Amino acid sequence: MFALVDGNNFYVSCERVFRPELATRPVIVLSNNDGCAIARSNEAKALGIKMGQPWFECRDMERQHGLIALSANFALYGDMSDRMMSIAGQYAPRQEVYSIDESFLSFDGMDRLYHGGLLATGRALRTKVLQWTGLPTCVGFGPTKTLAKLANHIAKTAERKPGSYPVEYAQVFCLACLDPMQRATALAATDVGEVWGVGSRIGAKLKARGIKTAHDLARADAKALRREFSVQLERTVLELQGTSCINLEDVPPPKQQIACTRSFGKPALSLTELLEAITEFTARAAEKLRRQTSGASSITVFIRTSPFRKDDRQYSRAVTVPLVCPTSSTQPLLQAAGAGLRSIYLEGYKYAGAGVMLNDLVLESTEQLDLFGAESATPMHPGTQTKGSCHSTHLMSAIDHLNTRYGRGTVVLGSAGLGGASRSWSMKRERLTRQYTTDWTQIPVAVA
DNA sequence: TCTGGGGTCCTAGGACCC
DNA sequence: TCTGGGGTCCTAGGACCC
Repeated sequence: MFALVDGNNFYVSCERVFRPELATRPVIVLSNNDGCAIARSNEAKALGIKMGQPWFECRDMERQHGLIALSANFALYGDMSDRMMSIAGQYAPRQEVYSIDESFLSFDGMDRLYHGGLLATGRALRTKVLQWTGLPTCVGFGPTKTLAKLANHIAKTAERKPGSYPVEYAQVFCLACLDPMQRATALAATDVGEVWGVGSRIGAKLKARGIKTAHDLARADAKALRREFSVQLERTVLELQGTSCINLEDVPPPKQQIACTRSFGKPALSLTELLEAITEFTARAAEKLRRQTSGASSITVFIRTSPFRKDDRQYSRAVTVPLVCPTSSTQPLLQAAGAGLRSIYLEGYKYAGAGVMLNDLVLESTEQLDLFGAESATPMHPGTQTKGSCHSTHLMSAIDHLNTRYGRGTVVLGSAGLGGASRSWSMKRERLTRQYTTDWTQIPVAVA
């Protein structure tokens, strides 16, 4: 038996914990450059604001409907998430943290033990998370991860849209606890597009074939759908039928790729501006890389104009630069990224976004850590997986430590040819200043 | 004119998730 | 004026090999 615990409107709920006066207002949280809505309160959803909707499109609702738009504070959300996860994790032997606001719990072999008590367990969990963190959650139980997700969806929807499902399904709901008739009714009331693994494209194709609800999909021929679509959809059907195909991953596998990319608040024209952005992205990505003690074998840099500005000349290009040997050190990554950027940069375009990706990650074994900063790396021989750290891990861990303690950007490495320039490329702070006029203590302070 | 069959590796692109 | 930022897996097709 699985449970899925999910924070309701997570980013908005985090903000409301510290600003209770927003409790009944329509609230959205905006992406990096206040570009679009990435979280919406129920009231904002009721106004018709869509996920990912550009801010300029819903801006007039500030006046008309008292909509509150907040700039995202990801450090806060990460912290709240940690607290929520650790409380939820106390209710089951195993937990998989699936995203910032969701975790799967596994009640392996406890099906009989818990059958009557599942709902009680879910309610206790929900109450404790609410009491200790202030975050509202919904809990869904099912014999597979896909069914637990579906149960969670029903729990959320039953609460938010009265009449969509029986009221007693709200907040904490167990698909496994229903009789077959009730279960069929619940699945038949659920759009096929709500099933985990069915997105908009496949959802539309399924509907064209008469598979319109979760119930239809559960009764479909898994093998036929595999031929027509993919093995993934076959797995989804089997999971809906109660056959577990997707395991709980309680130890997250190391990332295969680490990216740091952004859209710009204002278009960037010059190579210098792009270098500043790429330098920051590379430093951030390298930090993530060191956190999972991996090294990257190559780095990809991309720059692009805005696909939304049809009148502008479009340009989008990426380049992948191999590293001499896998490394997690910022300096060689910066050099490679800078060289890559110079090779693809063309003058005369309005660049709207850029990013770096670290590829072909290899795990760094501790014995090979180069603690004294000497360039004593063992060279990477073709065909072998041995690797060494090319640059000073000592220096890098010192920088990471300072940045963790005193705030991001306290210590930065200059990129090749930039002479350590570190003016922020982001326009965010100016906009924050405008948004938080009511409470100046809320304005994040940039560390020099 | 006619032009095997099977295997691997790599990459690009599509689909999905939050 | 202004349009997120991460990730995953799978598949198809090309290159190459014997």
